[in-house]
Amino acid sequence: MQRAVQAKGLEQRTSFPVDGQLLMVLPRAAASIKHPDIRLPILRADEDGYYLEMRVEADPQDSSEVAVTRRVPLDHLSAEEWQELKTQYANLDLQACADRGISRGLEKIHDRKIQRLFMALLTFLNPRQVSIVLYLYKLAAQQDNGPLVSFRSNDLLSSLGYTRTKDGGFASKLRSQLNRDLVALHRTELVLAQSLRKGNAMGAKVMIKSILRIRDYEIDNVPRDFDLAKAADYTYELADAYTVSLEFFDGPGRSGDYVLFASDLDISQKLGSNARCDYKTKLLIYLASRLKWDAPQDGQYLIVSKQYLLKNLDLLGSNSSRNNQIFWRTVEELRQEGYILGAQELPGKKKITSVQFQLNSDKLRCHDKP
DNA sequence: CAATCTCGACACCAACACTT
DNA sequence: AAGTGTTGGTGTCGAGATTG
Repeated sequence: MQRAVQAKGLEQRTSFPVDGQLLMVLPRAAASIKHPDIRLPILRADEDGYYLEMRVEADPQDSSEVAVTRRVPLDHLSAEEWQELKTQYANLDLQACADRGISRGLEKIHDRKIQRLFMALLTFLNPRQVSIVLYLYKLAAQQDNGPLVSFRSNDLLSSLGYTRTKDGGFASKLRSQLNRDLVALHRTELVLAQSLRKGNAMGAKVMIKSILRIRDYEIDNVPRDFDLAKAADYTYELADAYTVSLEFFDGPGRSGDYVLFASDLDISQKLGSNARCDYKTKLLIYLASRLKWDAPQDGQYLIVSKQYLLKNLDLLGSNSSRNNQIFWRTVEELRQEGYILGAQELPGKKKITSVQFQLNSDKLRCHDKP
């Protein structure tokens, strides 16, 4: 009894749970514009309102490649605003987004709010945002207040590894980006099959959830006139503290559908690097996701086809040798951090090779069902 | 704040070696 | 001859820093 209590305490200090259902869908929900399963963003009006959405189609070859739609509800739009948005949408050059970068694809859109709206959808759940989400799950475990998490913006920016300015704060550009990330995680809804947890296609009840909802925010000292939405849409502001609720939330004492991550998780962003190129975070999340999907018997060896590894790491460039190089470099990074004990390529039929990972259960493990 | 600068990482391409 | 993997050069992108 005493020992069990101690063990639980230790477990909470050295690791934290992340909702299993969220992990199962996270790599798909984060698909980039180059992802082969993604559909182009569309504007849609139905009886519930207006939406900007992007769908990731299921890949029938593998059950883990589920369908998910991410969408931004566009509330309180007047008919004129809807028309204006449709006009601007026509200026969105999706081919250029895919071929020459998102900023090139957006350059014909001059309205800042609309530009940020498209940007938020196209870059949704990039590794930086995923890192923020992991940070919040870690805090949730520490604060032990259910899905509610309170944090100070500067602490988060600090954990993300950004350097402070002379006066001890952070550059307005970084602060602005954080508010936009938080609002994107709040606004963007994921539409997925409720049956995901069981991994079958029966009873296709639909679930609609944001990853988090912002419940409250605080401004230090001088009471400024801060508007969350306006800050995300137009300005360069960030509140000094937030309280959010994690909408996908499971952990000890609930149904037990979660994956434990080591608490020493490093979410610092590489200096000068494009956020979408953080392969280490992508691989870690994908391995956690596959751990949920495959539930390997020994809990340690995981075999994943190379094709799906490259796809889920967004290594979709035409230079296959280079993709390969980046992949193995990334495996080595996770090995050095202790997540992976070993990885080796298993030759398969024809060109279909797989990689067998030996994972370190001290750093990453599925919770055994009660 | 916004404009400008810096720099690492990338895509793309061409050239090349090696295999089948 | 066609396919596969490797290498290095070039231009571009985007993140973060700097500056006014």
